Amino acid sequence: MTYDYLKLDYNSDTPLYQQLYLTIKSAIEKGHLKKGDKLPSIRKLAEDLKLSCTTIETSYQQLCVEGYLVSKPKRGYFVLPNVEDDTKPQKPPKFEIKAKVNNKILYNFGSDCVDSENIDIKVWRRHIRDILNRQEIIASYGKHQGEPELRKALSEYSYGVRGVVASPEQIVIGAGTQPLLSILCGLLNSDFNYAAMEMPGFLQAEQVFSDCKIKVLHLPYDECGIRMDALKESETKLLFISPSNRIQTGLSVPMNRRFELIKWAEENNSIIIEDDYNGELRYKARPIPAMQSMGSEHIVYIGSFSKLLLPSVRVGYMVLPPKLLGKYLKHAKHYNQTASKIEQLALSDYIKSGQLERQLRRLRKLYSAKSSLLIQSLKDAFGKNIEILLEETLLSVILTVKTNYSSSQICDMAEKNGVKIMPVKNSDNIDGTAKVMLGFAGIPVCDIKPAVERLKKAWYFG
Amino acid sequence: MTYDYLKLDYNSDTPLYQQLYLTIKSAIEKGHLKKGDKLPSIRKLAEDLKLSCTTIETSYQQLCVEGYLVSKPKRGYFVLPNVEDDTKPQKPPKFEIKAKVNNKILYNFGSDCVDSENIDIKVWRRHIRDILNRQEIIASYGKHQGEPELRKALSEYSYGVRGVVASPEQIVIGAGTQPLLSILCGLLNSDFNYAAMEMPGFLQAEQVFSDCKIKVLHLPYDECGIRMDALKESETKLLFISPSNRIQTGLSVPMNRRFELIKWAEENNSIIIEDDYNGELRYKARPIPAMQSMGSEHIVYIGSFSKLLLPSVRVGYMVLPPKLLGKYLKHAKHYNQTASKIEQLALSDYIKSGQLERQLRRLRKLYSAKSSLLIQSLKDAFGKNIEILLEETLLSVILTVKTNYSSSQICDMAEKNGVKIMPVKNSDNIDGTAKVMLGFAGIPVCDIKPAVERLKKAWYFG
DNA sequence: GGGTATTTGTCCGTATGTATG
DNA sequence: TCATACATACGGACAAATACC
Repeated sequence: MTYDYLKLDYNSDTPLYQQLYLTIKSAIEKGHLKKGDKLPSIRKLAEDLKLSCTTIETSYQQLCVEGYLVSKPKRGYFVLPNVEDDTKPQKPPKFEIKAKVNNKILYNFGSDCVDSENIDIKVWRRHIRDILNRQEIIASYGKHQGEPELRKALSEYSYGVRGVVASPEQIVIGAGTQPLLSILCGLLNSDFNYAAMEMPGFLQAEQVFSDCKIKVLHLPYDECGIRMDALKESETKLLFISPSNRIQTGLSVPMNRRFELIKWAEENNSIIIEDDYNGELRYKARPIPAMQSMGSEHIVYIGSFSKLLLPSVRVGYMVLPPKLLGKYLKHAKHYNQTASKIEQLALSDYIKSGQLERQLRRLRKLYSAKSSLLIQSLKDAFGKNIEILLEETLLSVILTVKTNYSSSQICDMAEKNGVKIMPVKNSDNIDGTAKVMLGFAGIPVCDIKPAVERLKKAWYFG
Repeated sequence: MTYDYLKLDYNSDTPLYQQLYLTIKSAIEKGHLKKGDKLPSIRKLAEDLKLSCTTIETSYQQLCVEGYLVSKPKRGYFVLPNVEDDTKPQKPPKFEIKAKVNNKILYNFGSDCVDSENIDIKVWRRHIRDILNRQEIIASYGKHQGEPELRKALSEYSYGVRGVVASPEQIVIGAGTQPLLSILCGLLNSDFNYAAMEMPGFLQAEQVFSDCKIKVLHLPYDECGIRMDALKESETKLLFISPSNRIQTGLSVPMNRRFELIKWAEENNSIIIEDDYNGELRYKARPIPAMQSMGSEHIVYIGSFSKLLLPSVRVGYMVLPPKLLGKYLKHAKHYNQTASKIEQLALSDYIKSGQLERQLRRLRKLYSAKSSLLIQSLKDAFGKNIEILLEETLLSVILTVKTNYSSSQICDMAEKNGVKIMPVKNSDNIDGTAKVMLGFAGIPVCDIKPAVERLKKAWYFG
């Protein structure tokens, strides 16, 4: 630890070593420096404070004489126990008392986890390692728009997997969806005062909009997505949607609604932000390509990898249509890249070597199996007391439970028994049922049955 | 050994140094002190005899002049010693490997590079590797506010190095200054419509403000920073400054102006965003602590590591005052962490193990040496044709060049000859001089002289 | 586990400003 | 004004302990 902060007054009448002595003395007396603490070495402090060694030494020695410090030759100066410490019985060592959680979560169906066992960490680690060994890479700044290699890889990957048509020049990298949205809001800034979303929307996106003073409009929706009449009525010119994996329901927007939306955007000269969250992951049915692939120049595509790769890797990308790209390039230098350069390049190699698509295939199978198993387990355990809303979802299952309690109440009951599940918002118990959501991405296959059993116990015998 | 036997008469008319001189002289003549004997050091004797060092020194020097003693620097005084040759073998100067040469730019004095040779990449790589080996880390999401370990480490580090008073709870991590500013703008959002900056300001920050629809006001400044009268007149309630390393000039804001600014903020209920860019790097003078250390609750401190660690590592942090912290915590879940979890944890260990402070010391020395060398080289090469505006800067030197061309013209001339330098804005050639800036962070020591030579060639013979 | 580079307390001679007669 | 004496501060050299590889 350095002590640059020690404020010394060069013009003061009290000499520097005296000031230093007093400061340290008070630090010891106030307990900022405790018994046994090592003081900064004379040299370090001298360098930090731009003083001579001797000055520091004089202060230290004065403190030694007065019994505050001991000097252990060639090892350092240490704080001695003061008188109070001697008289008082030795304090017991500090216990870091963690607030013990009464009900430990055994099975977490919260949606923000990923089942770690089934991800090949070794391969990722190897890629990172390879990048780290290239000194010229980590010693230089990253490109503002993102590493060219990665943009090229993403251009090919997103076309192959999602049909996204994007040249590397159109792709902007960022540390997840939010920083990309921030930039996007800047580009749209002057022309757009409102953003429409499904209600309830994606909170992280709403936050960015509201931070950029773009007002969020929650529009009503039906089972196909946002309602066209409401959209047209709203007179907004900006729409944010996740057509592949709608918030709350996990449903996707069907083709005909997609056409309607695009038609709306082109007629209205509007912008649609397509957040392709989990777009790659469809598995039971044929994957629906991204809306961006339908060729409209009114769509900004945003993709990310949190559920696909490792949750700790925060790299996302957006594809700007030509008009916005021109605007972006004018200000590109004003945005520093947010994603880690190393992770960008590792991801680039990971994609180029085909690992990501291999991983994708593996995950599709895995999640498919998990989904089936979970649904079957639920049916076996609860029979007609539950109804599975939609089987064709992505990483979560939505249940309608026959109960007199509210959604949040039955979630609490589950949590007390070690199973964390999420209530579905705006689904108050009216008709003797409550809706809850079980995200299974983070539950290992072998845990699914026991988790369901425990849930049953919680609700019926808890 | 004590030397009490040297009995001195404090009340005598003969001065103490004279008495001492005589005593030693007679001791030598009488053979009590023999050839080659080492005399007690000035300090020891001064302490034993309760005299000042100078008194002893005077005696010794008189004896030296008279040929009784000889002084071997840093070793001691000796009686009639054999004249030994102090042939200290001169260490050969370390040669640093030349950096890779770019196609056109041979010497880049642009300010966005860091001299890669002098950064210990091995250590960083090892830290990253250690983190990668901990599976449970990379398989889970990062905390919204940043990893707790890193926040704790930063809390201690920033206190030690910059005097910043921040509990880990107050610290928010992000992938550089911009994402942090985005969040901050969101927190300030409704109450602040204008942000004041020095003109010309920090473009990356301006971009964020304007994206968040906070209008940027460029206020006039003097040599101490932004002008107080202009600030008060502007009626803005938000100020963005880099007090340690002001844009363009590289100067720092002196103490009295800092007090004025804080007083202004407190009276006006305003917020000062303190971008402590390169705050750690002061080296020729004593480091000025961060403004945040002065205890105001109206300051948001922002720190980063791009010039300190590796440019490719994008991790920054901000310290929120209690009032803003409460606001932030309400929305914390709506902001995903932007900085890489792995790099966060590696940095945390890097700080905890003291590597960062070691690196800091190394860089202070290195940059100090580079600065001196560059200034000397420039003076040697150009003599009176240039004037170095301020020698106490951080990573750049500002020159006033006697020329009929404009700043940008002489920069172009330099660039055509392979030397990239930057014009100082708003310094059009009026009085037969032009101002340019040379950022030397990215130039290896061994390149400095050749670069200056080439610059001379470009300007006078190009 | 052993050799090497760094860090560390310690000590060195020296320089400066100031008070006193 | 000058010699004397002091307090303060500087920067470097040394050898032991330590950390690193």
